[in-house]
Amino acid sequence: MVKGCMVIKPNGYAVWEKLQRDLDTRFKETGHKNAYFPLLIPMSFIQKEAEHVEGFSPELAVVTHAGGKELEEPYVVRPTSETIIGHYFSKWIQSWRDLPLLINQWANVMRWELKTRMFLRTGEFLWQEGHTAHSTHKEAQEEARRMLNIYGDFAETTMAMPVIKGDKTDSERFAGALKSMTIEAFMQNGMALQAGTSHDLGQNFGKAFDVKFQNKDGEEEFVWQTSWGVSTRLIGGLIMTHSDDNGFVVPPKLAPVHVVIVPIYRKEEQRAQILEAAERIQQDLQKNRIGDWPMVVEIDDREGYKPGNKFYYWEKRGVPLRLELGPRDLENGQIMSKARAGKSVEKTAWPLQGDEGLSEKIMKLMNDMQRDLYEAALNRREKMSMRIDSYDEFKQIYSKGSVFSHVHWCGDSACEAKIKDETTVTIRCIPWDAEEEKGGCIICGKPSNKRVLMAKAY
RNA sequence: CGGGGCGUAGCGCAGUCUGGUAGCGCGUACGGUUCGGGACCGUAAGGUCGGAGGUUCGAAUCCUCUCGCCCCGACCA
Repeated sequence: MVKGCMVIKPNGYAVWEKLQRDLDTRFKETGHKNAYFPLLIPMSFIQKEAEHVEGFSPELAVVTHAGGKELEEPYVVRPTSETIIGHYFSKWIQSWRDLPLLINQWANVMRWELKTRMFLRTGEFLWQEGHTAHSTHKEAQEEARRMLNIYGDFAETTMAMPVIKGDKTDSERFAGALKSMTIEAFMQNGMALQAGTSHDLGQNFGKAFDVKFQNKDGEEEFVWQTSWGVSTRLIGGLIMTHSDDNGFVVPPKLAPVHVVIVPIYRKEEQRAQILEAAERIQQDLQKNRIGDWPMVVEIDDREGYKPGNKFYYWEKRGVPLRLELGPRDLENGQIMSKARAGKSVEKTAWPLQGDEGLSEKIMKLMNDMQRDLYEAALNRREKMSMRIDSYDEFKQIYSKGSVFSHVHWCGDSACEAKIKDETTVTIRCIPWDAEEEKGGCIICGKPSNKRVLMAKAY
């Protein structure tokens, strides 16, 4: 097994498929079309944009031999596709009528990392990269901002993961971009996770790859481009946002399995009776839909395991709701329900017949859980967020771990670097919703008119 | 690449100092009894002790070399 590569087993991959479908729908709703570009990129392409090469060369995997011979020109395994897409855009675009060109690609990429971490930083990962070309800078800027907003909305409504939207500082900018924007998520240990980025590429790649169009006045101009991406890192974010001591917690909108029914019985005739009832409930519930997907209901009829063992098994996997069905329940016309997370986690008896059917109850519970998970995550973040105005206090707090801090910063990258060197804490973003406030840089004291978000980051 | 640690059953480990039949827990398979918060009994399968060389009557254990992995210090979604 190559270091940094990962296998995503079915349960995890099912989560990825749901993330993917949801995002893909959002991209298509905003006019983007999917396409696919090659895995291998000629080295010379990467070298065309100066800052891009410099940024990526330390983490490139390069193919030097193929077909039993050394290649004349090495190929890099794509770390991202701006260059090869720039190459094709220059062939596809001639006129302002060809713009905007709105392309997305679902692909794997490889970045040779020194330190890897499951889902959060892997050598190979799956992602989506949007690449667009526009006739004006303003339009490209709007596009980049629109896509970051889509990421933000997606993270909060589908993943139940609160994020802070903002601009990256120059030192954290994507190699080759004019400006990078980010959604920063809060992990339960106080660290930040860059969960998605969107870049205003300006004309940098247009110039490097000669992507020109003729405008309405008949003049040639370079296109204005954007790129934006989220990756399987989101699964890591999901895990580190919602999991608890009992294991994984999956928001209903992303759950591969929504409900598990654990049958409880002693005698053989009870078993038959209970499984029959469980199957009826299963069929009934599976008529529901959660988001774009049918509700998935599993019956755990494995023999040789006691119910308690099954409870722990499904909790570990994050299934939102467990239903227990035993002889006592059948007698009383009820079923026991136990939610995995949310405000109503107490085990409750639900009547099988009544004014409100089981389906309605469960759909309501799924909605509530989705909301509760978001609120709980937001509360955790708020509890570990603070304003800090003295560097001594800052160092003191971060010597013990990480929090989200809001501090004044003058905008000078030297002050930013000093903090990073001394504390490993970085500026995660300049939040869009930061309020105007007069203050002094935490390092040099020079004036600052708003606070930036700082944290240790994955 | 510098410092530290570890390679023994699918997983987690003991055994190494002081050489003498390769073990324990979990898991797995089969049979039985169980079943409302991690069941129990019985039986069984499963090992090039990371690799190579050496010392020895005898090496998981001692010596030499080697490979791999993990943690800590310099890059990044």
